[in-house]
Amino acid sequence: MNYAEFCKEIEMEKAAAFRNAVESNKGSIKIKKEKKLSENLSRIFDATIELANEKGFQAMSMRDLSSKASLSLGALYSYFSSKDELLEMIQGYSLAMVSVILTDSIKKETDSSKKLERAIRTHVYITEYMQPWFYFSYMEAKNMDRPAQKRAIEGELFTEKIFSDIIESAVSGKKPGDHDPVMTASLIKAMLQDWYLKRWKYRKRKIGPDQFADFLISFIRSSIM
Amino acid sequence: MNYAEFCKEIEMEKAAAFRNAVESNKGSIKIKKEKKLSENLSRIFDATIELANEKGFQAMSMRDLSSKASLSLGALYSYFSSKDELLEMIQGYSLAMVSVILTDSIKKETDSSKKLERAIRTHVYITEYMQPWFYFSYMEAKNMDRPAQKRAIEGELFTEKIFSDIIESAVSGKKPGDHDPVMTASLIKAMLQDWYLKRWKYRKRKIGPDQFADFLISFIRSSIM
DNA sequence: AAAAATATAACGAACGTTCGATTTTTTTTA
DNA sequence: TAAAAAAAATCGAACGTTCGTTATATTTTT
Repeated sequence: MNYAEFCKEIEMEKAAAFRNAVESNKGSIKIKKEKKLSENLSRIFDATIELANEKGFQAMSMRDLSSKASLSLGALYSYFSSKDELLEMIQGYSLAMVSVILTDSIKKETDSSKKLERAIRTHVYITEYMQPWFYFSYMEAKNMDRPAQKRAIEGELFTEKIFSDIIESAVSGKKPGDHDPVMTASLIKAMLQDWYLKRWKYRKRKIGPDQFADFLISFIRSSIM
Repeated sequence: MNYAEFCKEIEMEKAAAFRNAVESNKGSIKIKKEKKLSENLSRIFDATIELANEKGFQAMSMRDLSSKASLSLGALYSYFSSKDELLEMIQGYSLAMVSVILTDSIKKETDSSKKLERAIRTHVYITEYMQPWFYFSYMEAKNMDRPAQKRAIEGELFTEKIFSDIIESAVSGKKPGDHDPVMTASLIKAMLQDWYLKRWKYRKRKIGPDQFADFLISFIRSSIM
C-alpha cells in the first residue's frame, strides 16, 4: 500500500463520515433538502477550516465565513445554530474518520509487526489526506466546551491504545521490560502528529507521505525490536 | 544531572532572560521605576499565560487580564502598547530561554553521545520548568503577526539544528546512510514537544521529567546506534 | 511639590445572532 | 404545460454586547 492507492479507497468512507456528521446534528439544521444541505454545508466546512487555520477559529468572524462560503449571515444559521456548534460538527467529523479508517485498516494484517507497520502508515496517510482538518481539531481543542474537549482526549487515547496493544503483542517475549508499550505508543503518536502539525517543514524539505511513513517505520522498528 | 539539580541552577538565567525581554521592549513601556516594572510585568505575564492556556489568547479579554493581574485597564497599558505586543514580549522571553539554556548546556560535554543525551535531558527540564510558557508559544504562534511567526519558526529550526549536528557527528562512520540526521532530529523534536503539549497525559500516568527523559534517551539511543 | 502610577468612564468598532422581508425552488392546480 | 400556490432558502439590516484602547482625573510615591 502507498499513498496513491490509499486515496482511491478513501472517497467512499469520507462521504459516509460526512453523512454521519450531518445526521448527528440534524436537530439544529433547518435545511430540508438533502442536496442543498450537503453541497452548502461541505462548502461551509471547507471555508471554516481554511479561515481557522489561517487566523484561528476565534478570530474568524461569521462575516469572514459568510463571504468565503458565499452565503449570507442569515443563511449560515440555517446550517448550524451557533459558531460553537459548527466547531463541534467539524471535530466530530475528523474524529470519526481517523478511528474508523484505522480500525478497519489493521484488520487486514495478522502478524503483529505488520500490523504496527500498517497502523503507522495508515495514520500518516489519513492525516495527509485531511491535513487541514486534523490541524484544526488539534489547535482548536482547547477552545471547545468541556464535552467536546473530553471527546478530543478520548480520541487521542483511543488511537494510542491501538498502538500500545499492537506493540504489547509484538514485543512480548522478545525484550521483556525493556520498553513500556504505553510510553512507546505515546511517542509514536507524537511523531505521527508532527506530520500534520508541521507541514511547512516537511514541504520545504520535499518529504512526502510515503517517505515520511517509511522513515518513521524504520525508526520505530529499530528502536523496539 | 537530574531535574531537582537543574532547577537550582536555572533561577539566575531566568531572571536574566526576563530583564532582556523588558529591555528589548523598553520603547513602549511607560513605567520608570525598575522595581515596579519587574514586579507588575511578571505578574501580568503570569496572568496572561494562565488565562491564555485556559481559553486562548484571543478569547482572553483585557478585562479578564485586568482582574487577574490586579491592575486597572488603564494601568495595563503602561506596561505595553497593545495586546499583540504583550503576546510578542512573552514569545521573545521563552524563545530566548530555550536557546540560551540549550546552547550553554551542551558545551559541558565533549563526547557526541553524551552531548545528545544532555541536550535531550536539558530540553525536557527547561520545558518542564516553564511548561505553560512553551505551551503558550506553541499554541498561539499562528495568531501572531508575520515577523513573530517567522521568529517562532526560526526558533524551532534552531533547536532542531542543534540536535541534527550532534547526531551527524555521533553516527558518522557507524551506520552510514542508514538514518538521515535531519529527519531524526525532527522526530526527536516532536517527541520533546509532546512533553509540554500533553501534560495532562503524563500527569495522569504519573510520569515525571526524569522518567520521561530517561525513557526518551533510551528510545532514541537504541534507534540510531 | 513634583513625578509616577493607577483608576474610571467612555469611545467607536466589531462581534455573534436574530428577524421579517424577499427571492428561489418545488409542488399543486387548471 | 403554464400559471398559481406553497414551501424552502436566502438576504441584509438591526440588536444588544463586548471588545481593545484612550483621555482625563485621582491617588500614591518620591
